[in-house]
Amino acid sequence: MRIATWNVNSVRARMGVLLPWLAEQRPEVVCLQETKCEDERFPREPLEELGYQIATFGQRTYNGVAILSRIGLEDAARGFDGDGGEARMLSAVVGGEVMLVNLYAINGQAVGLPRFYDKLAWLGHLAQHVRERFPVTEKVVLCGDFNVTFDDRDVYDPVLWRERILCSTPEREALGLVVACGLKDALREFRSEPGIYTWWDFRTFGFRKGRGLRIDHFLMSPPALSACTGVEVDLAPRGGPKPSDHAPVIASFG
DNA sequence: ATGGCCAATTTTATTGGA
Repeated sequence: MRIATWNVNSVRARMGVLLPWLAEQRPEVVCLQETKCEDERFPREPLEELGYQIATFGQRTYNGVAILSRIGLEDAARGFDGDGGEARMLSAVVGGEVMLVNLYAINGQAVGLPRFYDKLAWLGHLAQHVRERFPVTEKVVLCGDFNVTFDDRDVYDPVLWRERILCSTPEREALGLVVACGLKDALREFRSEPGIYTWWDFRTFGFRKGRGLRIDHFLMSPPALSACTGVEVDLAPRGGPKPSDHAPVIASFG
C-alpha cells in the first residue's frame, strides 16, 4: 500500500500531468495540496474513473487540499481550531485503519512579516489538534507541504538560506512542536544523506540547477512507522512538461 | 549581485507562492 503527497499548484491546471502519473504509479491514496478551487469546481470525474473516492476541502484561488483513496475513505474532517478558516487541513481514515492528515502549511512570505507569525501560530494549533484527536498509539500519518525544512541537509545552499523563510529557527521549532506529539520525519528513518528535495523555485530554474529544498514531509506515529518500508521522492513529473514546482513524495507500507 | 516563473483573478495588471 502506498500513500502519495503532492502539492500540485492548482489541480485543474495540473490534470494533464496528474492523471497520467496516477495511471502509471497507481498509489492507493493521494493527498493533494494547493488545489486552488472550490469543491464544486474540483475535477472529480476523471479521478473517480481511476477508482478513487474523493474528499475535498477547497477555496477560491488559494490553498485547498484533497484526499483520493482506492482503499476506503471515511470520517473526513476539515480544519482545526485556530487555523484561521483557510482550507489547509483535511483528515480522514483510509484503509480502515490509517488516520491520515493532509496539510498545506502557511508559507509565511518572509521572516518577521505578519504571515510569518500566522505560520508559527498555525503550526502550534496544529500540534494541539493532533494531540487531542490523533492518538499516536494508532497508525497516524501526517503528510503534505509543511513549508519548513528540518535541517541543513534539506537545503541546497544552507548559508544563503540561513534564518530565511522555510529555514528559520522559529519555523523549525514550530514544526518540532508537531513532531513532539510523538511523530517522526519518516524519510529520515530510511535516508540520512543531504540533497533530497521536494520543491524547486520556478523563478530561478531551480530544478535544472539542482537547487531545491525538502519541505514536503511524512510524519508518522510509531505504529505507522513500523509498517512503513520506505519514503521516496519521484522527480520525474518535476522535470516534465507543465510541472508543479513540487515533486510528489510516496510512502510505502508493507 | 540580481532576477528570473507560474496560476488565478482583480485579466494586458496584481497578488501570492516559497
